[in-house]
Amino acid sequence: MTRDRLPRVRLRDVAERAGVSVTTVSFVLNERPGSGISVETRDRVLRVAREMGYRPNAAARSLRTQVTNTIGLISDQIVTDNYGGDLIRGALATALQHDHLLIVVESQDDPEVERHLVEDLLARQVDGIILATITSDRIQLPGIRHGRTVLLNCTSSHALPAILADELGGGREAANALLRAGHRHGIFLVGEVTDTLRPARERHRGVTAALGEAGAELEGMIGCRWWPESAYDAVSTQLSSREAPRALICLNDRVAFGAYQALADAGLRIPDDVSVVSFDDSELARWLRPQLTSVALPYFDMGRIAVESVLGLSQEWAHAPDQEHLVAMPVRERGSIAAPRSGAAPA
Amino acid sequence: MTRDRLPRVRLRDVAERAGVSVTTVSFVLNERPGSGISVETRDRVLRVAREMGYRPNAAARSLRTQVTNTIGLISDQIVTDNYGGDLIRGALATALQHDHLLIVVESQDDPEVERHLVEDLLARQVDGIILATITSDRIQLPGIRHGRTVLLNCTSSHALPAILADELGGGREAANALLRAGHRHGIFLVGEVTDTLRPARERHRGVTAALGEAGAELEGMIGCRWWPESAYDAVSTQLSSREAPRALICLNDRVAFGAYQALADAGLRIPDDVSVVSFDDSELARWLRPQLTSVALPYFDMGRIAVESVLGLSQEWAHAPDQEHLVAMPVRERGSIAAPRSGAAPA
DNA sequence: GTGAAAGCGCTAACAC
DNA sequence: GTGTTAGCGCTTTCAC
Repeated sequence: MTRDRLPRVRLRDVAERAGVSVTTVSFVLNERPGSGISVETRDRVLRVAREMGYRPNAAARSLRTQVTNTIGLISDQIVTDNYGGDLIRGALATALQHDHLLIVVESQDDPEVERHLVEDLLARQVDGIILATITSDRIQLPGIRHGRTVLLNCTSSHALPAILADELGGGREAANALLRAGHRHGIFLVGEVTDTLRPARERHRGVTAALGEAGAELEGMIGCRWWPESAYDAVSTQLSSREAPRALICLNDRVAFGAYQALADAGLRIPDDVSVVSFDDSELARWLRPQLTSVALPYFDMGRIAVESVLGLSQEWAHAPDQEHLVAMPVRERGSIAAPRSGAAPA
Repeated sequence: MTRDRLPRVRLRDVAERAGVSVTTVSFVLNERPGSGISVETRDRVLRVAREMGYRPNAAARSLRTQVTNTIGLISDQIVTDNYGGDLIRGALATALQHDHLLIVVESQDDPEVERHLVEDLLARQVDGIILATITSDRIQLPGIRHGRTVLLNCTSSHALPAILADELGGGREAANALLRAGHRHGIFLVGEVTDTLRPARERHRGVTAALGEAGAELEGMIGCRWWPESAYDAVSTQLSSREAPRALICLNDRVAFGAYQALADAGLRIPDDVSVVSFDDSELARWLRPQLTSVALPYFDMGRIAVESVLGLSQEWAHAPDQEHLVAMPVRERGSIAAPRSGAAPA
C-alpha cells in the first residue's frame, strides 16, 4: 500500500549528470572490455550512478538482449510438500549463484492452470523452464516448446533431460545397511509397492537386488499406505499373528513412524529386538527415539542440478542430454539398526 | 539443453498475416473497450494470432506500461521450513488468481545477499515486494524503498504493513480448549518463553490471560527448547520429580511430540491421564496417537493476505495501512484432550 | 576515447 | 473502423 513506485533514474539521467553520453555510461556500467574509457570518466560515471541510485531497467535490457536471467519452475505442488521444499531451495540457491531469478509457480495438478502458466512463463521470455513434480514419475506434458526445458523429479515421453533420485541405488543402500549389521533373515518391507509409483517400485527392486547378491532375501511384505496410521495397523497385525521380524525396511519415514509406534506397543525395542531402516531422511528421522537410519532424498542437489542443466553449465550433463540423470541417495546412519539379537547363521 | 529458444511471433507478424495494422491487433488482443473493431476483423485477428501461436513479449509490454504483473517475495528461509511452505503457497495461489507471477528468493539470512536481491527485484520493476521471515519478529530492513512493500510474518521499525499470526489469540484458544474440557488445575506450559521470540511470548500471554479470566492459572512451566528431544527430557524430569500434571500446553507440535514420548515412557495415557494441546497444527499433529489438538498457524491465509495487500485490493486492509494485521489462529480439535481424571473442584 | 542513432516489441495518442 | 507513429530504457554498431 501507501506511496507508489518511485521515479526511476534512467541511464540518460546518469549520462547527463556525469556530462557524458549514454553509450559511455552503458559501457562503464557493463564493464565492457576493450572500450577504452579513461579512468577519470569511468570513476566519475560510477560515482554519479551510485549517488543517483541508478538501477538498470530489466525490462528494457531484456527487450534488447533477449535474455531475462530468469528461470521458470513449474510444479504440481512441491512447495506444499514437506520434503519438496528442498527441491526449490536447491534450485533457488543455484539460480542465485548464477545471477538468475526463479519464478516459481504451482499448477495444483490442474492441466488447464498448467497450460496457462507455461504460456505466461514463455511470454516472459524465461531463459529456461524446469518442470517439477512431487509425486515423481508422470507423463503428461503441457505444450511446452522451449529450448531449455528440464524435468525435475519426473519423466515424460518427450526427449527431455530428467533429473531423478536414484531410488534403485537408495534401495540397495537400505538393504546394505542391514546386511552390514549382520542381518540375513526376518527382513520385511513395510509400505505399498505398485508398478506405477516409481519410488516404491525402484526402492523395492534395489532392496531385493542387494539382498539377493548377499544370498539373503526379503522374508515378506507388510502392505500399508504411506501414513503412520496405516503402517501402525499393518505392523501391529503382523506382530500379533506371526513371529516378530528382525528388521523392517520402511518405504518412508512416516511409515517408519507408524512402525515405531506398533513396535513400542508390542513391547519390542528398537534396535535391540528389531532394526529399522527407512527412506526420505525427513526431520522426523531425527525426532524419533532412537533416531532413525534413513536413506536421504537428494532434493537439494536435484534442484541444483536442474538449474545447472537448464543453464547449460553442467559438465556431467553436457555429453548426455535428453537422458535421465540419477542423483545418489546417501544413507544417514543413526541409531535404529543393530546386529540381529539371536545370531542368525549366514545363509 | 538441446535447441535454444524458438523464433518468436511478433505483433507485427500477426498484423501482416491478418492484413491489418499492429494497432488493430493490439486492440483486439487487449480487448480494448470502445475501439470499434468490426467483428470480422476481430475474429480474423484472433484466429491468425492463435494459428501463429502469438504470445506477447512481456518485456516489451512492461517497458511500455511500467507494469510487470510480478511480485517479489524475499524470505530468510521460508521455503526451507516445513510449515513455511504454506506461506509461499498462499501467496503463490493468490498472485496467480490475480494474474501475477511470484518471484521467490531466499536470503539465507545474509544481509548482503538480501540487499543484492532487493536490488535485483527492484531492477525488474516488480509491482510489489513481500518481505517474509520464518522466525517471525525481526527488525533490520534492507534498503527497500518501494511503494508497495508488506511485511509477512515479521515487523520492523519502518511504517510498513505487517501480516502476523494472532499468537495472543492463539494462546487463548489453546487455554480455552482445556477450560472447555473442565481443566482448572495442574496445567503446565511446555517450551521456551523469552521476550525476544514473539510467538512464544504472545502464546504465553494469551494462555495466562484466558486462564486468568476463568479464575485459573498456570501451575508451572516446563522449560525446554523447540525440539522433541529437549521436550522429552524436560517432561521426563518433571514427571519423575513431582506430581503428574493434568494438562500440558506445548508451545509447538514438535515439543508435544517429545512430551508424548515422555508421557508414554512414564506410563501415562493421553488424554485419560494427561490432556495435551499444542500449536502449529503441523502434519505431526495428525500422525501422533492419539491425534493432537493443535492451534493452527494460518500461514496460507497470511500469504494470501500479503499478496492482496501488496496488490492493494484488501478491503479490510485499505483503511488501516501501515499497521499490523493479525490473522486468527483456529484450534483444530482432535483426540488429545479429555476431562480431567479426578474431578478437580473449580477454583 | 566518446557520441549519435537504430531498434528490441509493445501501447496508445492522434490522424484519417 | 483502421493506420501512423512516438516512445518506454537499454545495448551496440559505426562514425568521429
